[in-house]
Amino acid sequence: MKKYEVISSEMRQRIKERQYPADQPIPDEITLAKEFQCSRMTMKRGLDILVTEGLLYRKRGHGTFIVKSAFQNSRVNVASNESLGLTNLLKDKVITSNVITFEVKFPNPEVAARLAIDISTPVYDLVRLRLVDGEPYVIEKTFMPASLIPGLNDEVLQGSVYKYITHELGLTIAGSHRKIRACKSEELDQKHLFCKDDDPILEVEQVGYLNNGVPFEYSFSRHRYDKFEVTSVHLNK
Amino acid sequence: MKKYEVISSEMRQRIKERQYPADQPIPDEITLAKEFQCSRMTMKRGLDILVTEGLLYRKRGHGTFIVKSAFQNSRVNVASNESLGLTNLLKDKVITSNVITFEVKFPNPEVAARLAIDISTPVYDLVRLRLVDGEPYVIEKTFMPASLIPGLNDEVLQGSVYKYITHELGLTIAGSHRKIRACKSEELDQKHLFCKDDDPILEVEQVGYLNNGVPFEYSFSRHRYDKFEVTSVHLNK
DNA sequence: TAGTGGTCTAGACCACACC
DNA sequence: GTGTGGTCTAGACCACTAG
Repeated sequence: MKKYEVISSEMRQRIKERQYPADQPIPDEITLAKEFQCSRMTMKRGLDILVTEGLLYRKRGHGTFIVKSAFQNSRVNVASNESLGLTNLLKDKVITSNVITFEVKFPNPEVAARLAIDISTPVYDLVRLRLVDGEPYVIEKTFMPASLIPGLNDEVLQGSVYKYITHELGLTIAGSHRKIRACKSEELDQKHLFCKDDDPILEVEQVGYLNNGVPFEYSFSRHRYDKFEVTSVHLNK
Repeated sequence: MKKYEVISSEMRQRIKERQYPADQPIPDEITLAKEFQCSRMTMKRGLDILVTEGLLYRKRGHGTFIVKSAFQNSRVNVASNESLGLTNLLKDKVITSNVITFEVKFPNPEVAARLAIDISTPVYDLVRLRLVDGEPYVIEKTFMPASLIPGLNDEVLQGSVYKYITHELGLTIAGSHRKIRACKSEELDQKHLFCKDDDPILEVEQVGYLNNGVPFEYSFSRHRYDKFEVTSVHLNK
């Protein structure tokens, strides 16, 4: 484990356990660096992580302080909870999938553009209903370049495609661009999510990227409005 | 201007202008450090910014590469576009505000908890209709500790509260926690946003924090479903 | 003036990928 | 082995805050 990760973990633990008074600065970087037997740069890097997580803030010429109410609610580490894929989001629940459609076809120009491929490059066109503890949760419409994700089959689709991509194919997912919007429910939503005509839908449009910058999925996730919300942390600059 | 900012700006410009072949790694960090007459650490820090922006990616043992389709659409710098406040989001539009209600009152327990204050600490309770180029756009319900934002008046409310907080009060906004959801429209929405009974609403619940960790606003922004979507960039780890 | 965090340096060794 | 990025060091100077 990297030294700066050891430092951030240890310091996170100390803050959680109230080992530092909340109304005073924590020890300065040089003192902490001595204690952790590292350079000041490495100490700073460890603390940077906690600043990004919203646990600490710094005042130049003054010191480093614990954020008020850092642990008052359970929203700590929200940033790191923002993982890709439903399976990652709900680790203690049982996720199952009903495959509604699963085809290989040529993409339309819109899909091709999002995936940065030609319209003559075949894509998977996949619609799944995801259930959490047996309850309908979200409809996912997904397009993926077929050549990028070889061997996708029904067995994989019952489980986690992300796990297949990362564990079986050895690819690394870098991140995604998302658009979140509200829209009216359609017939497919009403049928599978058991929602009414006038129930809204929370739709997340997403392009997922591998760590080589190649888009690997273009998807629309349609959620019941009363069962889902997106949580995010925004930091200026 | 800091050296690593100069470096990231210059490199961003070069990538935009296609000065480096898209299918090859850019020069290695040591070479670039020599060219910019800086240490490798500083060079790396400058490039880190472009990696975060999604313009570059690195492969250990291989090199640093330009992300495919980094500039194919206009979604570059989305991360930095994610600014707080409507006025920042739409710089070339005319934003006006109709103040629907503006009171000072004691917060209910929920609001007090979000703002990390006592229920005996007065808050502004503010509802505004924001118009873009004269067209109804969003209803914002906002709670702010009155003592934190002194001098809030009708003139300020016509314009940008964020500008008032940062420019007039000299406070620094660090970031926010957001929840995004779809919900059904209410009477207030229908009246001011001119939406129908069965039109969905995109609601953004937000707690805004100053750079000292103090929450300064708790707000609900209710958007017409056909006029707004939230865009975000997610990076793993 | 003393103490803090912000930046920057000039090196070092390591992990990984390609040859 | 060679070259790349990832980490880490032991210092240095600067900017800001407080007494």
